[in-house]
Formats: sequence, structure tokens, C-alpha cells
Amino acid sequence: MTAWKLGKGVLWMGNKNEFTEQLKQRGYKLTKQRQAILDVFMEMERPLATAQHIFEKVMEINPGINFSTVYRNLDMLVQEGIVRKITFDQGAAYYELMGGKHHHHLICKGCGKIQCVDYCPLRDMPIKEGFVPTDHSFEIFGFCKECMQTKLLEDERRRERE
Amino acid sequence: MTAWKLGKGVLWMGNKNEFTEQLKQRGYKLTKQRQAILDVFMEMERPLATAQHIFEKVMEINPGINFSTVYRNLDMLVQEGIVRKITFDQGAAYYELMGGKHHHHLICKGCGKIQCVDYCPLRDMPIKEGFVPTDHSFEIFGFCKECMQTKLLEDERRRERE
DNA sequence: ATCTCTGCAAACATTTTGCATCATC
DNA sequence: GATGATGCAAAATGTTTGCAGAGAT
Repeated sequence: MTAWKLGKGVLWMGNKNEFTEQLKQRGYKLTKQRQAILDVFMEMERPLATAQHIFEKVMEINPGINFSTVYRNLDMLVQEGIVRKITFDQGAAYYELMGGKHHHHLICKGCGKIQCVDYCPLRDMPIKEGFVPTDHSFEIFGFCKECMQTKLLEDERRRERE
Repeated sequence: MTAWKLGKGVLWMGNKNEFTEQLKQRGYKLTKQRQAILDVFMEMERPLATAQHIFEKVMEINPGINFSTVYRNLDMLVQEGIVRKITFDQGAAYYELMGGKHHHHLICKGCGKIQCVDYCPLRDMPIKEGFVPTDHSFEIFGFCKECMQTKLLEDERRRERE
């Protein structure tokens, strides 16, 4: 059982059985590969992970698993609404457990740290007549407190040198 | 000279000379390839285009141009703040002229039509203490008025059949 | 026993790179 | 003429696919 904190509340909470039951009921077989992938999601230290990262972690639990199996299962989990897929740079896609509260991310360009934010822009956006939104992306890039301080110091030093 | 409309205002307006002057001043050479790429951006019928799409259009003006030249120049234009790069699906990245007003997009999953929206979530989002935002993505997917009607009709028909 | 899932290898799509040549300034 | 840009070909990256055999129900 894992829980990520968001401000004063809890961002999500879930246990593996919940998901495995869901999958079984929908006619999916419970292979050790799938269990290992779910295990990795349950024990993730960051909210977002790439397929590569998930693959590496799964290898620790189930060595010999193939990359395509990871991809196929990630697709399946997205399809079943258990996992969300996010792409913000043109590189690899990121995956995260959907469970719990809808949220977005602050991504630090300095250290790569990812924080979750409760705020969702869709509730404040004026409705465009006739358009019915189904999904949306909202990711904020910038510098966290620590990296901003580092950056300001660097900028200052550079200015002194010139 | 091109202008895209946004509600009652104009989304952006620009002319090629403006950009070519900018590039010249920053020490870039004005090759025919670069001019062709800018021409394509000026005459784009949609706000967003993939590198592939831009390449095809540039080929009409300057046949023989190479794909890497297009990529290198798109990178350069992004670097120089003339073009914005957007990625929302894990496929190809999209590019658009930055000129004018900051905006986001409504993307129809039915017909692929892209509308621009004035609203920016960053102005309503509660500030996370210490985090300094520099960039952000905000793209809304859904169905435009026409596609939603089509979809509703299809859903109804399906329900009747069952 | 059935039918899905997996591993493997190969294909695919998009983007990046090194290097010799070419064009702009 | 110097410097930076281009074309070409090849590689790198991330993801998808077909198929034969293995494994879950």
C-alpha cells in the first residue's frame, strides 16, 4: 500500500489486490509479468516513470521479462484506466497510476524532481461553445526552490565575471 | 502577412521580414531553405504542423531540401523564440509560430481540427511556494460541436441496436 | 484444452549526428 | 575567403508488430 502526499491531503491510495481483481474480472490473465509491473507501480518513489525505468525496476523482480511485454501491458493498463500516460518532451512517455485524485505536475528543470498539484485548469477555463473536453494535459516546468537559489547564484557569479 | 482569429481578437500577426531581420541581426545566414521554412509558417492553414508536414510544404517551394535541414532549422527557430514546439502524443512533435498572443489549443479527436484559446491556466493557478514556472503545456482534447453531434447520433444508433 | 500472453527479432517512426561540400556574408 | 549551413547517409531513440511457443484459467 502506497500513498503520495499532496499538500494537506493524500493524492492517491491503492493496493495491488484492488487492481488485480479489476483485471481478473475483465478477463485478463494474471501473469507474473503483470504482477511485477503492478508491484513496481505500487513501490514507485516518484509519481512519473518512463517505460525504460519501469522495465529496469521490473527486471529486478522478474529478470528475463521483455520490453515488449512491458509496453503491451502499459498500453493495456492505460486502456483499462488504471494507468495514465503523459508526454511532455518528445522523448519517452511517462506513466503513472491513476488511482485517487486527479492532479497535475510541477517539473523542476534543474533536478528533475516532480511535485503534484491539486489545481486543475479545466474548472476555471471559460467554456468554448460547443466543444466538449474529454482529456487534457497540463504540466508546469520551472525551478524548484533549491534549484532556483542555485541558478540565481550562478547568474550572479556570471555577471561578476563579465 | 497572416493572421489567425481568436474570439474577438487577433491571435497573432506577423510578416516574414520581421523574422528574417531578427535572424540576420543575430548572426544567422539567410539561406533559401530558411526563407522557404518561414514562408511555410506564414502560409499555414492550421496553427500546428509536424516536421513532416512542414517538410512536405517546403518541398513545394524548395524541392531538394533535406529533412535534417528542416529539423535543424526548427530547432534553431525554437531556440530563437520564433517557433514553439508542442508534444502531446508520443508521435511527432508539432510546431507553431510564437508571434503574437500566448495561447493554448482545443484539439478535436474527431476531425483533428485545432482551435486556439486565449485562456492561460497559469494566471489562476495558486502559486506553489518556492517553485518558479518557466514553461507550461496546456492542451485540451475533446470533440468539437460537429463531431460531438455525430458521436451522439452514433451512440444512440448503437444503443438502439442492442 | 483453450486461448491469451510472452519472448524474440525485426520493423517502424521520429529525430539526431558526422562529415564533406556548398553558399552566404 | 571565412564561417556557418546544407545534403547525405548512417545511427540513435522510443515504440510497435508478427509469430511460434509457453503459461494461466
